Amino acid sequence: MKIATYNVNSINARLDNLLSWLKAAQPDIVLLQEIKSEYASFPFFELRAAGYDAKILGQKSYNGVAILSPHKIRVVAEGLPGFADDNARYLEADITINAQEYKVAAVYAPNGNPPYNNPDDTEKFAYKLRWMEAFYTHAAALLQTRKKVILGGDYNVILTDQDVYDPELFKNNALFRPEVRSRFRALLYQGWYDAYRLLSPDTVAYTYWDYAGAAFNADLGLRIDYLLLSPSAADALQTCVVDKTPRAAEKPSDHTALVATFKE
DNA sequence: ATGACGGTAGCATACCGA
Repeated sequence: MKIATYNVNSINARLDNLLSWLKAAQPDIVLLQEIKSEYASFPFFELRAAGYDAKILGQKSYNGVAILSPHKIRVVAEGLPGFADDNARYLEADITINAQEYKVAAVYAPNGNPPYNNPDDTEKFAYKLRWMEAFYTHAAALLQTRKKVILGGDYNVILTDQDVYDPELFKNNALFRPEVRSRFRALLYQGWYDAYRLLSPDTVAYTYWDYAGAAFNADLGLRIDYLLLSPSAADALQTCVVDKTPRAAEKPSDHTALVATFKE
């Protein structure tokens, strides 16, 4: 079973890029973030033609998450349970592949930085922390199911100094602040496994590079996209790699795909 | 320290992002 998480930064702006990548990579499940599309403008037809069914939690202009698969997608949660949210950031589904059931979620955590025109505004950061608390609570309930659970997405968290090209530059950034890193670490202590780090403890690898300048070519990036695995999913993990193909292609997202495979 | 760059809404420029 092959699963990927990919922040596409608009599904419609990224459609050719995404379809090319799907054809080449042939994942069984794709967890998408920032589709920036509501239901009526989502490219269901084009994805169906490429062999993928889609379930979405859409929103106009901002945010939005989706799950793609050639297999039947049974949605079990639209939005983070127990957290009233104006933003479309969480979609959870059950998918059975070769008689093995997987519980998966597409996750788009808040950025948390203040607006450029109001650097003293702490509202977005407070919202990020509240969202992470609610995510922690729901994650605990998911672990109790003892199922193979894969929570993939853009968590907007730089976990360690190893996960950013210049830690000093980001020390006051909402993605790197101690409160945010400790809340993400709490998920690991709760019992979740960071699929990439599980198999590559010492490798520097990024999943996001700013559009500006030579960030991608100079590899000035951040690791902020993760596949979090429940213990039984971690047991079955075979590979986890950053696929830089879509980021290197024409008209890319600023993120790239993180891909994992599991034995059946 | 600042901005670059890109997407959406919608038609000039504001907002969002990480």
